[in-house]
Amino acid sequence: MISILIIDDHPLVQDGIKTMLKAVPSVEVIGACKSGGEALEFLATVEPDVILLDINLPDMDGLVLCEKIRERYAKVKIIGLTSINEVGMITGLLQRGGNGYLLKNMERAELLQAIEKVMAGNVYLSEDANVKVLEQYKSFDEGKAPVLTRREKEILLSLANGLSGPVIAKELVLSELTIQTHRKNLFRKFDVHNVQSLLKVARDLGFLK
Amino acid sequence: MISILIIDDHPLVQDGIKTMLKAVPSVEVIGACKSGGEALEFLATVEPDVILLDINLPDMDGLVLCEKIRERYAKVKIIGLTSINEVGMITGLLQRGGNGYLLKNMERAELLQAIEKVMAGNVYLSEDANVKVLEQYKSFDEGKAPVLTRREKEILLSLANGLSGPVIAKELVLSELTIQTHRKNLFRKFDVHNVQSLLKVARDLGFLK
DNA sequence: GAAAAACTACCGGAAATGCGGTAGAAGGCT
DNA sequence: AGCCTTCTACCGCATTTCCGGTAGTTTTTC
Repeated sequence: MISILIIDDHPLVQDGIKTMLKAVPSVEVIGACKSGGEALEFLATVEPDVILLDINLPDMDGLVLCEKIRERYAKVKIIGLTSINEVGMITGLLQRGGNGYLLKNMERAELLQAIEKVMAGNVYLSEDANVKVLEQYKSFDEGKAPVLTRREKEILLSLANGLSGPVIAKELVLSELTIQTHRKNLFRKFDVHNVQSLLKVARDLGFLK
Repeated sequence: MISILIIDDHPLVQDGIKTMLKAVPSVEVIGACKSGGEALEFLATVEPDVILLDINLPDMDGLVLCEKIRERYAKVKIIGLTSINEVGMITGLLQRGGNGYLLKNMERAELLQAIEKVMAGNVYLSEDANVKVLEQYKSFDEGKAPVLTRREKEILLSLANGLSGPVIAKELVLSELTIQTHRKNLFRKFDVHNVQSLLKVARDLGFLK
């Protein structure tokens, strides 16, 4: 019996996966969490064989959560879940101990295949994801998605909404110099040299819209 | 008995919705289609009471499909579904005969409420969607889509690709001062005061990607 | 062929961004 | 307690953007 934990804040996705797996006798969904915090709590009591992990969680970066889980539970298999426009996250996930990757438009058969494959110790990448990973490597040097802090995400979003440094400083009640520092750090993490490029790359990697 | 048709290319979402509605005796899912073409075929044989329509379909623009369905079947209620909280989609859907709007991170209760509401002849908008609609109306009142010249479009695109003024000047073999003038004119036309805002507004109005 | 629009280029000055650092305080994790 | 990360804030300096004009030369349009 293979035990599964779902981590996804969409009830729709939770229900969908449960339904897909209900008819399979060798697989059992033992839990479903809506946030990273909830998931870590759950894992403290029961350790599943496979985790289906949504990359976009409300309280925590999915990549960070993956890293944390991998540190603490070496044996568990982690399969990332995401929609097509966030495929830039794939390399990031694999670098942080992910065992596979599924797009949310998957078929039931593909889900089962992925579970089988990671349980056998292999990495599973969905067809579509595979293609995109290659494109990604081609178009971006190293094409890896960095981990952003809470503040950095906040400021990235403000920049995407067209706000300038001084305006953001006023809104967040911070020194303009502080905003400049965060902006600089964002530049470094994304390897860009102006805000436009920052927004373009962040968008391409799935951090925006 | 209220009959439902699901139009969504994600099996996950189809299964999720079916599960959510399975326990409700007054509602029945009579079909699930993965594309616009399939949906139109289905509708030629059976007409449901409510259609749950994903805006992002593989073969057809969800808005166009909504329009088509509304033309042919005046009585059916159409509820839009989308994962991205995209500006423009909501008003676009309502203008094309949509009766409501749900985000895919909805709870079961919200889905039921939406179905009830549209069946009673009302429009249902999810909380989050509601806020966005208001924002939308505000920004539309202030500025409508301007007409751009060839050069302006070219430079807008370069800016969206992250290029700075001097770089664009070199690429187009023009004076940097000329680029500045075009950029200034773009600012005026879109009523913005920096490149980030320019790109955001241009994107929202459909000039980019 | 004339008028209108678009494209090009300039000036001067204020404001913001970008670049390379440093550094203390606060909070989390082990 | 000690380490690490994050958040905050600063300095100096160069570059770029932004704002308000003006203006000559094409190209398009009527």
